[in-house]
Amino acid sequence: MPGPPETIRSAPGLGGFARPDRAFFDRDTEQVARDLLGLWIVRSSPGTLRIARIVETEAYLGPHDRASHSSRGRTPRNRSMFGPPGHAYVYQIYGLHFCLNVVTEAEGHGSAVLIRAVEPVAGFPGPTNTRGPGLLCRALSIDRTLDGTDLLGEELFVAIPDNPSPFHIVRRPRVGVDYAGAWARRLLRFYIQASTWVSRK
DNA sequence: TTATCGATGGTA
DNA sequence: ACCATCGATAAA
Repeated sequence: MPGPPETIRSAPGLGGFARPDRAFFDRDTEQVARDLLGLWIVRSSPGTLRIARIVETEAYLGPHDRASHSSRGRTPRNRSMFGPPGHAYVYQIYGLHFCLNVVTEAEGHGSAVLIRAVEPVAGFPGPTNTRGPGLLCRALSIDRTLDGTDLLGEELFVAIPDNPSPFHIVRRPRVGVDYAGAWARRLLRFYIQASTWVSRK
């Protein structure tokens, strides 16, 4: 079956892109976190199309990972983290900011990749700070209404640019999870070494 | 440069 | 009482 006729397949002036399939997300979470680097996150809403390049991610492995929201069990807030892969888990933090995750592995697993920073590519009205999980959600108009959204859909989706530039990946401990004991020291944060759009180096 | 703190509100 | 943040301010 072909996709719906309104499916977005290219970005004017930027060349084309492909779409990952469901299986891309139904893989080892650490691997997905690495493979998301350099890909695009695309936000399309009536009258606007914003494109940003993913430059920083963190892997949250599942209920056994003490830093992961899923380690506290299923709740109304985190239910989409236990949902099918390739969907969004969006939560609010400190009452002020939203954070975007990409759900990974099989339904029920409770793992996801946090998108921590992106580089504006197209469609932003002016200079926009997208260095940080809360800031990028603000820049892309992402809030809890997008929780559970299929990232293979049209509103918010992942794209694979046709001509990606090469990069080196840096591994670091995750940010803001000191409470997680030994899990806080695991190298589950990934970013593009040369990028100036990383939240902190 | 690092350290600290207030904003702000859902969640458990 | 926390908290996968951010921006401002102060100290050094």
